[in-house]
Amino acid sequence: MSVLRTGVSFAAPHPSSQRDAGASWLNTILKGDCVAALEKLPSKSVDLVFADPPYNLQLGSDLHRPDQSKVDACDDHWDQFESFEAYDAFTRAWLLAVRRVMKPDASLYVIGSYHNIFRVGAMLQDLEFWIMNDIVWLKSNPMPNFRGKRFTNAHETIIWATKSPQAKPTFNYDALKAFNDDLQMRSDWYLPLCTGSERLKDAGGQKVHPTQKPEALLYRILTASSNPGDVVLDPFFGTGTTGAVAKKLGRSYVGVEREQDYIDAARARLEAITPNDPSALEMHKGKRAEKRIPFGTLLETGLLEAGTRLTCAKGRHEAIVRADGSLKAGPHTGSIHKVGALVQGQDACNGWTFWHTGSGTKKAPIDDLRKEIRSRLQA
Amino acid sequence: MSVLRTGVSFAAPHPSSQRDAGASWLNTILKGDCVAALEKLPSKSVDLVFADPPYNLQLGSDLHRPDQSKVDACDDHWDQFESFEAYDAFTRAWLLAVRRVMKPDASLYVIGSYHNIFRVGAMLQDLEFWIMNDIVWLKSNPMPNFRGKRFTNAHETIIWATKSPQAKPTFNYDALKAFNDDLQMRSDWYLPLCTGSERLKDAGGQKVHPTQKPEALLYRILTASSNPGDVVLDPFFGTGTTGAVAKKLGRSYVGVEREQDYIDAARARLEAITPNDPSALEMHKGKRAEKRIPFGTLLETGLLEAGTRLTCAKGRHEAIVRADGSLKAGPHTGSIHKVGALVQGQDACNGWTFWHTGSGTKKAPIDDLRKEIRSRLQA
DNA sequence: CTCCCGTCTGAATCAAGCT
DNA sequence: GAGCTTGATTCAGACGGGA
Repeated sequence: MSVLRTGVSFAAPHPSSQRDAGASWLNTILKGDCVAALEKLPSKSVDLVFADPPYNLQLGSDLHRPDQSKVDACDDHWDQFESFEAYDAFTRAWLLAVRRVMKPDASLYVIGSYHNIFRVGAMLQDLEFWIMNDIVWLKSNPMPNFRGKRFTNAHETIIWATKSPQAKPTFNYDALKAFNDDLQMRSDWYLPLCTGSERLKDAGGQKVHPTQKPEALLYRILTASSNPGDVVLDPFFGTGTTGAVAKKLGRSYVGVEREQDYIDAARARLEAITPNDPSALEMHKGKRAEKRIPFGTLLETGLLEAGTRLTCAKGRHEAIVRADGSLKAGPHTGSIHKVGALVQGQDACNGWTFWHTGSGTKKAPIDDLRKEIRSRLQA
Repeated sequence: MSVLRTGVSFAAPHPSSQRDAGASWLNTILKGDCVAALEKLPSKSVDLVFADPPYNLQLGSDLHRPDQSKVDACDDHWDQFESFEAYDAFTRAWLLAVRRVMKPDASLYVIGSYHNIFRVGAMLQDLEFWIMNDIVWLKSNPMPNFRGKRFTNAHETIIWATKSPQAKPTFNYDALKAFNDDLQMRSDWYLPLCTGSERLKDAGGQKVHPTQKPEALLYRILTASSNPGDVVLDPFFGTGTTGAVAKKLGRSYVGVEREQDYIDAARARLEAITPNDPSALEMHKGKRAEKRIPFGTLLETGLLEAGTRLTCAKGRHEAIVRADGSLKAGPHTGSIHKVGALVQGQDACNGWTFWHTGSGTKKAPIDDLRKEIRSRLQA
């Protein structure tokens, strides 16, 4: 649930610190096992969860490139599970812990590969989460398949889910569409791996975390499913990519992490970040966010007069405006929407874009008159 | 196991008819339930399985496009299951039946969407299949999300598995690499839907099957994981796309299908096919080459920061970049293109060339930043 | 003949607010 | 909470007709 809906102010860079001044866990990293640490959070307290759980990679012997160099694979102890049953039990436990702290309309994003994502997805469904989308992160620069025995594993899968089918999660549709050059955002995201200066390295030049995610991935998830001031939880915080993007975008974060090395790296990273200016963080909203203007207002303000003849775009249908704000088209009377639907023999119709004033080249939808009213109201 | 390895000749268009002259089930469609029908096949008899099981879509009420036309959804009885438990039991049964008839080194490909693929994948692992890859079919022309409530569901997932980790499945690595302009074939395949003349229609012009797959998809799978003369099984044969591609490519097929209408359509389709039709050999060269870069990518990658001031070439108009990828110029907000049009009072505008960063002699169109991204993605 | 424009359609878990 | 009203919402590609 966004601050916009609850009516709480979000002028400050970190508005959540105002709203939840008493919540000491905000913008912190909790050290420990994810299930145990999450017990410290109140139930229904986070708006968005991003989880990058262990992938349960079942690597055999070492892998070498054609030039005999050894591939630095992810063979950390935290990625090892004895069996699918053990992995399922682990998955079930952290999903239930996360579920408790999610607000009713919160979103959960989980990323994984074919080693674990099917088990995670099935468990989500078993626990009665509701899947909204699966998203594929297409890697522009994946690791090639050196042995030529499989397809280059060039993607990972992200599942977007809510707590129930009834949830109304934040989805900044209009912002994403503007972001994507006025096309709907699709379920396939083409993004590079986390490399170069973004990749955290230790003093010896070794990568700090084997599977650090690119900030661009989190940027898109937070833009899609959160608003400024929201609380974002990452139960497998690692080196803090989720926190870094949350801070940049004016969201609050909570991280859970077991390894002290990762926590240290994440703290240093987070301290160095300057949040974006709040004015740049406003989300682009489409028509849905605009104030409703009743059709009758056009008559009251004199923009339209009773008795005016309206037509559809092609002139096939016409109707007369009546002083009470209703339309009459032959035997049909009612609202602009109802009469628009009736004359077309359809169930529904948006009267604002269906009905037009004027004729020939001067024909214009009555929605233009509504826009005129809106601009007057702003001034 | 391929004929190449077993040394069997494959000169004839239907070499399998020589090898298995006594196998009456080759190149036929078995009518009936998939589990029962597969009992008629000997164990360890097929080289490749492609399965397109019911997705268990769980659709609610009708869906209409913005123009009020009704979406012709897949609401057939065979796609309905009472519960996840029922779907799991169904999945387990057909997977076991398929497992029995697979040769030890055979490959299994299963396609699905987020509604079912996680359950299928988890069941595959539970039954000790070994996953080689998951592959995403990116649809060039998916159905949009009409209500603007989710990401456009623009892909389906295909799992490639073998019977065990020890299996040595056919994988025509070099053929695929040549096929893909000397690049390794990746796990993301960009292909159009099955439409136009390829889509089977009945006398009334209605689609015969609600979910007919494109031949290009099967073409790629058969090319990757089978050799001429191999036996390809499709336990959910539908209107016979698998059989059609198998016949064209000189493989033998076996199909199982319950619905007589689909069987009739598939028989007619298969009879009309001449093997080795080169027209089916063409691969769809997608937009991969000319990758579209959304404006928001500049923000995600940090090339442009939220709050940056953009101007037109002459400095007459200016706008502020917001973190969600939209612009704000006075009262106008929206995409770079929309806001560019609005400030000029025009209908359309190419925001990439209209908006500039910097000032004076350092002024440069944001298109330069896009070029920078493109060169990074290529590297 | 080509080009342009209108129409149709595809595996889809697709509304929100007020009375 | 049920019921009614308002009115927001689509991309690529195939195809057919007319200029």
